[in-house]
Amino acid sequence: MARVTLQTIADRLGVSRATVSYAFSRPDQLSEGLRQRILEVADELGYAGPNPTARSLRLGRAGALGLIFSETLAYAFADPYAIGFFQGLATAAEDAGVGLLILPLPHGDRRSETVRDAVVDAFCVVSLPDGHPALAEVLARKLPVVIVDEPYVPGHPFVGIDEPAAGAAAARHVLELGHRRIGVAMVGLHDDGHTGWADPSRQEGAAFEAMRRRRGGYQSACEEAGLDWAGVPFYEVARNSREAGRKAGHALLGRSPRPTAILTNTDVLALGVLDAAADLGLEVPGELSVVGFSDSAAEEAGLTTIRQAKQEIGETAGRLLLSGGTTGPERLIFPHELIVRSSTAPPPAGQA
Amino acid sequence: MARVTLQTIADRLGVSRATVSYAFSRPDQLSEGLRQRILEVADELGYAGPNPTARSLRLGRAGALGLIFSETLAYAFADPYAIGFFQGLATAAEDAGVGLLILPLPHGDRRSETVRDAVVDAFCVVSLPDGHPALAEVLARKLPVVIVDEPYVPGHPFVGIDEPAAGAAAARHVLELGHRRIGVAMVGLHDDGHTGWADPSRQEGAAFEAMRRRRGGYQSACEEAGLDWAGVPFYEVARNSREAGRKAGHALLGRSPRPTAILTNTDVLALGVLDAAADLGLEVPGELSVVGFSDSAAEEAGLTTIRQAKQEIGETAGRLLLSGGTTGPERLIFPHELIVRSSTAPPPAGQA
DNA sequence: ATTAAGGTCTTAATTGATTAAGGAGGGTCA
DNA sequence: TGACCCTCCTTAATCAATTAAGACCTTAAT
Repeated sequence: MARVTLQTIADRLGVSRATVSYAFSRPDQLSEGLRQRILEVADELGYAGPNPTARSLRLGRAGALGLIFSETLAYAFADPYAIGFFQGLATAAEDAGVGLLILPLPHGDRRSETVRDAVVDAFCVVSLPDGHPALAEVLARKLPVVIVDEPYVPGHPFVGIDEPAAGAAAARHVLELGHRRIGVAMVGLHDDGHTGWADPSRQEGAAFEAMRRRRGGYQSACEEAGLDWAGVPFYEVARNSREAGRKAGHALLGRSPRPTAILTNTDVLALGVLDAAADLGLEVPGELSVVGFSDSAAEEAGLTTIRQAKQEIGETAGRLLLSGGTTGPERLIFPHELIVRSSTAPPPAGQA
Repeated sequence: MARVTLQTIADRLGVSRATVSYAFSRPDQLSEGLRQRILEVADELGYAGPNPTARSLRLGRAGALGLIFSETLAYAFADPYAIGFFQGLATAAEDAGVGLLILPLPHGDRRSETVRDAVVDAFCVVSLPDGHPALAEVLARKLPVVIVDEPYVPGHPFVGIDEPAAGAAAARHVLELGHRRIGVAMVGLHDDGHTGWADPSRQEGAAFEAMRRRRGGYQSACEEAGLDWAGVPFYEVARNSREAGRKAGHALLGRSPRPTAILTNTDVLALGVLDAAADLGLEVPGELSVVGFSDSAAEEAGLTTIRQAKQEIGETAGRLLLSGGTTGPERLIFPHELIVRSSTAPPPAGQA
């Protein structure tokens, strides 16, 4: 069974290919009778309709938005913040009637052709670490690009939040409550799978710009309050999971003196820290305050967190891309908001 | 700035277009010197690399898998079961180095061109209601198709679970515990946005085959146990949200006599029912047993549920599609498993 | 009768690549 | 000297459509 194309149908009916094309795409260009016969024959021959690739080539539009994510997709889908963002992006894509092409980036060094070969009209890049080869590949395509969260690339529109300010807001909250013994648990600083303590130089060398800057916010708030940052225990984990958070929690809470407040850069991690506190029989917020980030999984647990407009960020990125224009403002910084719930309180008496 | 193509570069260097193509795709076909010059000129002219659409047309492969989902994407991403499935599918796509093209289906009656125009090698159809026009559009494309969960289309591979058996297992569990006053809360039966009581005829007329069959499992287990199905209060909700579950819970628990067990067809709904029970000060499982479905959000809440292999289902669907073959078995039925946790127990004394 | 206007279909250029087959030129070996 | 083989590049067919412009015929208005 050879392939059925417009030409096959045209030959069968003794008409030109153009006529058949019109039968599908512009009914007004030919008589209703012929059109019906064409559609009939098409059906008879099992024609699958005008080939979308050829159509796309001719028309110069792909009808899809490329989405690049540094993580494994399975991992990305497990992250509530990412899901919120996807929802926003998907809404924009839906409204515009275009598809969302999710491009996998193999974790190993196996060179990926997926970016090079992606049939898309524009790219949305989310949270790529500094120097990730996929970014170069995206830029080489010379299509419209919007970058979300990180990295910042001059000349390309950026959508995200004011990371240093948001980080500082989280830290300031516990500092203002009177905490002095603060611990930090963060994920997504490096791409190397390391889990364990991170000294300031490793912290500052983080590959992910947004997290690096968020952490900078923690530090500057602490220093403003007169704390010595070098004395702040900092635990880094490789995966954004509740289990990893619990591990970080145990590491931090096992120190002496024990921190009275722990800052985390995701809600999921914060939930894990709460688990660790429960393991140790510590009361939250009585004996320990915990702050999350993103307000993505925080409400039910009563977690104090920084809310960021996930969906709006996704939707804005999508609309920016779909409005064809790289003509708007270069950076769209969305507001963040400290949401105080029941996981933070002043430190136990005599411990401030 | 006109478009830069292979030809532009060829003209500039006085070589043939083929030569330039080889420079990109088959370095062994030309001298290293010329190749370098070509790449240099390409760079100079701002060439974005071989056009993926043209490439795709010539090579006859799109490098992407189309994913069709009846819900709004934003809604799909909010469903833990769907996310698990996505993770599996994404893993398969990732391994094969192809993208995942998520196709939106406009909710209104605005005819969608997205399926017709999707540049993909195969389609994965998930949970479409009977007679949904998108299914016809997918089949018209004559590409490999795998259908997940519903609807069953003879001649096309199907991946899912044994719905009637799984539904029956859930029902039998509470029946065997001794419950006689059972209530049911279900979502995803119809596409019409209805929330409220559903009589048996509406139940049986459900547009979504999988849910219809799952419900059939509830019914047959109840009838086996000698219950009159017409007497089983059945509340249907339009959205799979915790809030909707709570609403259903209140409706069911407001009846007299009050049910001692509630079956739900998603964990999210079950969580909402638990909320309703808490609102009413009912003890679970002492005064009320609740069963979820999917084991997607059940563990932390201690919910008894039916586990289905979400990720494996997704991964299998993906591999089936990517192995190019419609040659395997026609139906792949994955096992389900009753997971008993702490939301079910025998009914209060004297109420069985 | 002449001109214009419609309606219906065809011609042919265009979209941007890939790749089998072939040719030119040079080197090696008998 | 010719046969043979390389290497490097070109020719030309191919993938499957879209669409402006033109050809041809019929009908209507002047």
